[in-house]
Parts: sequence; structure tokens; C-alpha cells
Amino acid sequence: MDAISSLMLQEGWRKGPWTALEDRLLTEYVQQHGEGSWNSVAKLTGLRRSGKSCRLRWVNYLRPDLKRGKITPDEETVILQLHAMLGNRWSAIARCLPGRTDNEIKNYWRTHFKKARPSRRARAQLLHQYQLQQQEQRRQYLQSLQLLQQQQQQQQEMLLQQQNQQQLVVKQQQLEQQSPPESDHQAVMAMMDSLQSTAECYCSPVSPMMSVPVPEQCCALPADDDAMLWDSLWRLVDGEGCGDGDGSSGGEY
DNA sequence: AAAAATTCCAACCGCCCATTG
DNA sequence: CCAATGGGCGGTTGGAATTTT
Repeated sequence: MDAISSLMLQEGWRKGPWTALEDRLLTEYVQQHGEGSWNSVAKLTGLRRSGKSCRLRWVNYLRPDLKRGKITPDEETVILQLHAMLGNRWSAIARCLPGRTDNEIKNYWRTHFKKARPSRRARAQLLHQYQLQQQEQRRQYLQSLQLLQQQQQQQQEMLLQQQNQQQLVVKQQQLEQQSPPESDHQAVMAMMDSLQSTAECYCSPVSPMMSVPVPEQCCALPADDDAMLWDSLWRLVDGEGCGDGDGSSGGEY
């Protein structure tokens, strides 16, 4: 409690819910003197309320032109459109909705549209959807990986076959030329080396696909504590959202 | 049926700006 | 020019009512 508030209480200022009598005194004051000069309400009526408190009570509750009851779908549309344009400028939005107060609109927005942590049931549903999505992504990934490996294997086999055939042709040509046994042996060894290096190249354990993290590593999430999951989910959602207009609010949205 | 969670809303708080003396 | 005051505004709180578990 700040110094002014404690001083007000010491001097007998009332706080909290208004009584019917206080409402009547305030209404009579406004009828006689009009709106404004709120600090003189206490002096003239004997009401033990601060000027600020009187103004708030009048503006948000006692004003005769206030519209009671729930916000209508039409009003909701106006609120959404204006908030998209103006951001959290509740008083400006309220001026476009006769009979509604900035406080009312602010409360309505916070209750219905503010991005908040969803209910337990909603969280469970979202988590279930997320898990199903992850399973399907993992399945598709493994399937494509398998297909790619099969293709690579086939290519490798075809290449080896081609090279073997070439090797046989060359050897036949060399035999026909009746070259000396030493050089023949060297040529065969060289060809063997060449084949070996080609095969190694294709069977290399560091193929590009293998550098991609496996799904199990990608999807490693804490089993019990879903806080991190929700944090990242809301961050994802935030990233897709349209932002907050003027961005003037202090960390709430 | 009861406890826990969530929604709703009146009221307050603190900051800012305009006015006044 | 400057401090005091009044009024307006957006953010936050507290508790009753309602809904969910």
C-alpha cells in the first residue's frame, strides 16, 4: 500500500464495493453539479470516497446512458475491428460503442480474446493432436529414408556391374596384345584399386542423408513436464499471429 | 457431491498529461 | 518556469459466480 492510500484510510476514506447509499449520494451530486470536479464530491456530499473512485463509479456503473447486458455479436465485431486498428486503446474503442465503457470492453477482450494458457481439457486435446502429427511426420520421414537407401543401393550395384564389364573388356584386349606378365598384373591391380575406391565412395558411412538428425533425436521431449512443449507451441502460434497493433502493452500479450 | 479451475467484472493502482496558480 | 492538482487511461487485482474434473 502506498503512502497516499494509507493516508486516505487513516483519514477515514472508504475503499472496496460501493453501497446503495453511496451510489445515491453520488448520483444526486452529479444531477446537481454535473460531471467533473470529482474531488469536491467528498466535501459536498460527505461521501468518504476519493475523487478518482467517484469518477470511476459514475463512469463505469452509474451513468444513466450505460447499456446493460452482454456484448452483442455486432458489438463484438466492432471491438475486434477497432482493436486490430487501434490496439489496447480501450477508451477510443469505447467511444465507438455507445453505452459501453472502456473497462467493460477491456474486460471483455481479456476474457474472450486474450491469448492465454488454454484450459486443461484444451491443452490435452492440443497435446494429443501434436503427438499424432509428430508420429505421422516420423513415419513419413522413415519411409522416404528407406526409399532413398534402396535407390542408392540399386545405383551402386548397377555401377559396379558396368565397371566389371569394362574391366573384362580391357583385360581381353590386353591379352590379345600379349603383353608381359608383370605389367598385366600391375594393370589388373590398378583396376582393382580403382574399383575399390569407387565402391568406398558409394558405401561411405558419411553420406549426406546420414547427417540429418534422426526423428527420435528431433522429437525428444520431457515425458512429464510439458511446460517446454507449451512454451514452444505458444511461441509458434505467436510467430504466426498478427501482432498487437501499437505494441504499447507491457508484456501481457 | 465436492474440490479445483476458470470466468467475469467491479474496483483499485500507477503513470501520464493538461491545466492552473 | 515550475510545482501542485485534477482527470484520463491502461494494467492489475480480488472475490463471487460458474464450470469442469
